[in-house]
Amino acid sequence: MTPSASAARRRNRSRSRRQAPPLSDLDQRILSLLSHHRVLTQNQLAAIEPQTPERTLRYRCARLARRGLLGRTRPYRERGSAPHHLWPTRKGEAIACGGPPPRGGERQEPNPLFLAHAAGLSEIYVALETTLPAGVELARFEREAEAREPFSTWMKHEQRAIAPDVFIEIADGDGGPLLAFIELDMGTMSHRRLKQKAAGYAEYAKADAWRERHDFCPALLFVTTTEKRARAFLAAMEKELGRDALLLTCASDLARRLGGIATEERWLLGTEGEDAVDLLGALREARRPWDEERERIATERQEDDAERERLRSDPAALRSHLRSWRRREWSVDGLGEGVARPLEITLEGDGPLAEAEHRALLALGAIFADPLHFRLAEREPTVRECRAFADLADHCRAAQLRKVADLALRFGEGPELREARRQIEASELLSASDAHWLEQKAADEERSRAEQARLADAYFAWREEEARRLFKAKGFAARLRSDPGDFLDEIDRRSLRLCRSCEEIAYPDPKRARYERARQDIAFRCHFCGGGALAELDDEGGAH
DNA sequence: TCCTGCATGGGGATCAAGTT
DNA sequence: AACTTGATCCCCATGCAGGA
Repeated sequence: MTPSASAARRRNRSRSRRQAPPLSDLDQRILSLLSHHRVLTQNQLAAIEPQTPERTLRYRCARLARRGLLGRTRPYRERGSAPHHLWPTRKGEAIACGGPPPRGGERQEPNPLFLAHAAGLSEIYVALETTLPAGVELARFEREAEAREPFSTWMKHEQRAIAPDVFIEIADGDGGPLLAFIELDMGTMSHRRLKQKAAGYAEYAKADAWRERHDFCPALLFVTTTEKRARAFLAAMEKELGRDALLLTCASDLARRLGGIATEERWLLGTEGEDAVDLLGALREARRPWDEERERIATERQEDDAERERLRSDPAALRSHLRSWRRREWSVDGLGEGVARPLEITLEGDGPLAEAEHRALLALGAIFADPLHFRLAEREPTVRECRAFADLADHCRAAQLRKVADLALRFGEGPELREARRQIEASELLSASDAHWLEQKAADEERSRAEQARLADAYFAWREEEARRLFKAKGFAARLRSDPGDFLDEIDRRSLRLCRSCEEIAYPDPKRARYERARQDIAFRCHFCGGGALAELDDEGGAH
């Protein structure tokens, strides 16, 4: 370059210093990254901004530093030279955050320990952003105030807070989130400070404080410089917490090579000689209780769904299920008496289902929103379903009539069977229990009828006798005009009675009448129901 | 004016040969 | 044996020149 060209360049530069060009998008982005991460090395910035050439980033950073928007230094380093460590000046931060220009002086150059720690946290961020396997990515990376979690302790309800260096959430493909608190120790933390940290996290876990913000307790990742320190922290944590706690503490010695934080299998999960695992392995281990719980719930739901499906499609299964439930609640009443009673009768049955029962139970299954917990859907039955229920009612009616006919054949037809038949024919089905007792009642009536027949036989013999006695007691002329048979009706009307409820004829029972001091020649009790509400016979009514 | 590849150089560690 | 010195390596920044 000629001396005159060089002079021109210097002139240009001095002009641009007087009137700085507006900040480009890239400048803004750099400032915003710096104000978010506090400290970034030139390399970290390049890793976060892979779309911009490194050379360009260096150029921009140098320019921003000249304008006083960021500070930079190259701290001491054991090997080679350290890259620039960049931090936002107060002026630069005001621009990044859109706040008012700062008053007062600029901040001091950060002390080397802080610088190393802050750059280390940024290094963790870069490692998580760039080295996680495909399908797994960093979803949250929160620092300082954002990561702080206040809570009150378990026993004494004192206000405490954990303040991890970083809180991270990693989206683990379909497996859900992985959560962790990170504590970074660059080898500078005193033994006492380590113990304090462990105690704080133990309190947090014991108080179950994580339930406020997280589905499960995030892992505690302790990154330090040596395996010895890592094991010491694990031991301190175990002492504070006990082994059965939900907070999984993992420690590694990766603080000097943070780039390997996500890839190296250096994470220890316990103080005993267990193998070290990689970061995802450790985080998944922390999530395991939650995974198992979710798995259990899913299995349960699947089984319930299968059972619901079975109940909907298998009427016999639905029948036995409803039978076990029925004693507690029978809300099918909501479908009306005309549906509830036939269903109740169907549920009582044990044998194979009839076609009508089969179809009605299928319809009932379809109406249930949840047959397992006996919840009906909030809808009216369809026409088809109503048809199935009506068919079931017809089926039950026919079955009950058949049963009555059968009992009448076996035991003879008494008042109970008559009444039952009348009720069924009037479209009122017998309840399941009434139908159940009907056979017993028919058998009882058979005995009553035998008693009635015995009394009737005795009565007819006595009546012949009595008719002849009355005949003889008439005068000769009267005897010429009649015969003993003419007195039978009169005797019947005097002695026989009709039971008002059974509509059966009651015959006199001399033995019982003697015992009860009643007239021996007049019926006073029904043999079937034992009732005394008897009516006299009208003119047409007579004994057989 | 901005961006970028290339050459160069700086700060520091390491190592081997030379010196005391 | 202890110290010094020069070569070399590592890691990174910076200056220059040319292109967009």
